[in-house]
Amino acid sequence: MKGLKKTCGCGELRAKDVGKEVTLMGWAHRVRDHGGLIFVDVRDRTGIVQAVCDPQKSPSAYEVMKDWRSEFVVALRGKVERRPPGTENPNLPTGEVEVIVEYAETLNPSLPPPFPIRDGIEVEEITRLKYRYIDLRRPKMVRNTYYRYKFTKAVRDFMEKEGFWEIETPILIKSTPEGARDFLVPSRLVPGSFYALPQSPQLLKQILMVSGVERYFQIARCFRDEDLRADRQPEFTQIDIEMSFVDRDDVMDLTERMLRYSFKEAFGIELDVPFPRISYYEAMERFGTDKPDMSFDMELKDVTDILSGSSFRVFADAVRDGKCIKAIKVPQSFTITRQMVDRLTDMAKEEGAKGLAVIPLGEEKSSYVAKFLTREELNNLAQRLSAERGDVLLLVADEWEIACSALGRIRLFLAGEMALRRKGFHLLWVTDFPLFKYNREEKRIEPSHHPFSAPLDEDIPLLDSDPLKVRGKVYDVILNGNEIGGGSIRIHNSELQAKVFKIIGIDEKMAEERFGFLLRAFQYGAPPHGGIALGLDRIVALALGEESIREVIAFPKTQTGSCPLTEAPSPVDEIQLKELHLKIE
RNA sequence: GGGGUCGUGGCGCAGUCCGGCUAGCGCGCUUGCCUGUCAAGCAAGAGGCCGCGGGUUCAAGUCCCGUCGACCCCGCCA
Repeated sequence: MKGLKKTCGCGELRAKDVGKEVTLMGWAHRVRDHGGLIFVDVRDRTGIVQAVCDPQKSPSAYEVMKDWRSEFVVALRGKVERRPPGTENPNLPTGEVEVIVEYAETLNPSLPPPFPIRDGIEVEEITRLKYRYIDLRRPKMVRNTYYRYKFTKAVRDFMEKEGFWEIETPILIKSTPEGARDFLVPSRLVPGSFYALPQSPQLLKQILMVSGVERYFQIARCFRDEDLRADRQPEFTQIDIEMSFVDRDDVMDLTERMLRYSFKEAFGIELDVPFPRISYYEAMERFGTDKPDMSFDMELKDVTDILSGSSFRVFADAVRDGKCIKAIKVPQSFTITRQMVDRLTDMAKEEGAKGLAVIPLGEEKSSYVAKFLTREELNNLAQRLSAERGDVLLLVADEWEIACSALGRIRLFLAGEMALRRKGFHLLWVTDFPLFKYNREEKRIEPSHHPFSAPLDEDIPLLDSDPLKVRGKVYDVILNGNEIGGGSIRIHNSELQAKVFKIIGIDEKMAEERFGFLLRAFQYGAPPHGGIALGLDRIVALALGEESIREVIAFPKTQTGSCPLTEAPSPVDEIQLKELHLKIE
């Protein structure tokens, strides 16, 4: 490319550029050779523009261009001209103009691409990942890559303005057995010892608070060795934030403004702030989940009181055993078939419910359940759910959490079936999570968030009497039913921390082994602090309307954690293992 | 660890239920023709371990067993 300099992006040319002499460099997107006249769509990350070569006017350029094939890397110089009337292409942003080629050069040939570089094609994901460099040339992937960068940049700009410092924390850290499974890295210098890759910079950012940083953030890579999903990769990126001398409202307010700014800046999307805030209890009561999808209604109602004296055994027994009865209404516009009832019942059972009661209002005789209910009970139910003749009520009688989540699951499913979801970005905070949960299998109390989250002040007395009732200064931020972030105010008082450790079965010795460095730090003047971590991949995927975070990660891994492009993971040399003092079974 | 869907030229698919001649279609690819196309057109052509291994059978893309891989989900993800 002797002396040639690219002067503009292919997709940038418009009618106003007519008359300009330009040099384009990019990929031959499509070549249409008419024997005497060649059209080449030249593509780069800005888009596509049509170049035309007339052999009569530029015979030497013609000789070069007639050999061009898909994805050849090309350079050409020429004049931007308005297309002849009737040949404009309204499907192309550059469709009013074309470049009349005067000089052409092949910078590099290319094999035919394994799949077309076009949106809307269906190619096996493994093929896309194996040839990810080809896949990333597709317009949608160019867009996703760009917007992810814009979003990250906006976050950094915002945090800078708010007085936060971006600080890197180590990737090789100490393994702590809580939470997810760690990725381990063997130490060569200390035989038999291992580093872990961070599941999040949690402990280090708290230590930065002790060190007086006051306002920290990081676009942090995190690692969890757990099974993958559409929204879960073994390595993913968090917007990690920690602040000193703040309470919950400060963190939530900061987060709202950060999201509002960055969504506007990167995606042009306006978010309304503040986001609604509801407690965990209210979320479960009304939506049957701790991450409610607020893009549609169909709320759960408690009907325990109405059916407490029911002659239907299941209901009566449930109430007698201190359980509760929840209900949702399915409007008559949606027909529930026998098959549908079976599917819904299976869902309820998967959430631990014994069954699902179906009451078609107006057709009580056909319902096994409704036959047992009095006119008054039916009327009260209809009133509580604002239901009319023709609507169908679905009820679950069980322990509070099971009844709620069973109907919560059904609510989500029906929203899909009935196409209830409204467009837009529906955000909310869920707060006041229980600080602990009971693990039935292991018969022990564990932290529901992490062991450093502080309890609500008014619940501190419950730590001794009824720890499972203690609520934490914990908050999750939810976008259209997806958890996109969560955080808490941390414990900065050693006595309180010791008490919490005790409840979750961590004695002094274990605490010292696992978190000794943090506890020691806390003895040297730890400020009150709290923070939040947001899932960058999920946020960008949701903002761009992608189903999977793999669509917004340049080089993601398959469901078995492998990379078809580089073929990681792979076996290593015997010598490498030996140096690391490892033997493979 | 479990459930579901899938695997056939480079890509996307049909054929598999109900075994039977030369495995078919669209796109792409190669060659030729073609001066206003933009999913260019026309003509000719090349290209297949039907994921892999084993079995049943006169005969397997098709039936059986095993195995590998992809995607979705449950478990798991403080």
